[in-house]
Amino acid sequence: MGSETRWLEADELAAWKSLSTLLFKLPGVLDYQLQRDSALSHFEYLVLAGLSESPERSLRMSDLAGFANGSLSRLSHVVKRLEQRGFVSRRPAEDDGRITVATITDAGYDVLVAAAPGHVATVREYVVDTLTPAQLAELKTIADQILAKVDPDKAC
Amino acid sequence: MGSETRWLEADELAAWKSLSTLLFKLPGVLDYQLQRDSALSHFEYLVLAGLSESPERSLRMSDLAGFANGSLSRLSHVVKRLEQRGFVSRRPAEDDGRITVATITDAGYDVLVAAAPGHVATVREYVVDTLTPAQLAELKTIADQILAKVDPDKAC
DNA sequence: GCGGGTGACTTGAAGCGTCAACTAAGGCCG
DNA sequence: CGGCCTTAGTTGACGCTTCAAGTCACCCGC
Repeated sequence: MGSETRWLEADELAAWKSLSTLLFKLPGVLDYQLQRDSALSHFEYLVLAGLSESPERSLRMSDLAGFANGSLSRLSHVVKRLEQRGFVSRRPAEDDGRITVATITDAGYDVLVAAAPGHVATVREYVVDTLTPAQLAELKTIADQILAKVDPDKAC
Repeated sequence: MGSETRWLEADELAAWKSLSTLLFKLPGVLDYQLQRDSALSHFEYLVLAGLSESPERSLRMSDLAGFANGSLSRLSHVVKRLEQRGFVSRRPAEDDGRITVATITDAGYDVLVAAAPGHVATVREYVVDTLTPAQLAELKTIADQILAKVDPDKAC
């Protein structure tokens, strides 16, 4: 198809490999810590965190899915499991029966509060405190540039 | 539990959120393109690529797992499926019966060669060509620093 | 040269994510 | 107000990853 492939130069390849490895390993580390210390996946943590920061500690499913960077389907499964564990409750919105509003329960809030310090410490240990403030700022710029390509709509 | 939690500052949090979102979304984009155009997952692609670059187009399972950043168990399942599809073959090493050597077949090599341009183009589109050379270099430095924390052994 | 330990995988079961239906409520338009 | 499209969410099946257990092969000491 069309033009010749522009293969990666040595330095481009090296950078890509480093990023690629990071993409594989970092999620694993974060999940591992949360799972071990709080029996939560990173995604479940984000769901609980999202709810806890919202007014009424509630959010409609679609908004929560966006916040946690997951599909609606994935969220639906996860919320069902969290509900079975007693961490979240669900009910239809009064004004629109199609909408489901999820709310974090007191038990869920307790779990989140217990999990947060360890999670933040892990993020600090592996990412934030490993980099200089300038590097962290640059990382944000870089990540945002890539994300703008990945999903152009949601760009700020 | 010792000291007070050091929560993230606003700018630290913003940077972390950007990275976190990147961690969620980039793998999806890469997997999607490979799956759609070549019926391969990113991991399967890495496995084939690793084999194709090695002497005799072969590698022992452990080394291949390291190359592709996956567990031995995961690799074993994936190689079994690739073998069923005719892209890879396996045999025990002559000098040590515990070791399994995987080899990419001609059919597998063809698939890889067909998949490579599209994959490289995707990597360029979303990452390499989105950043300046300086940013790319900085990204490599940053990723390597984090990786050094994540798994200190494998550091260069 | 044989029993116990270690190394290198392989396997099976369990859990999670994705995709493609499916359900059900709202809105619209004649 | 009755059909039809759209929106929001749920569900089930399938595939993949993980984790724990299992299988051989090699090695070491006695």
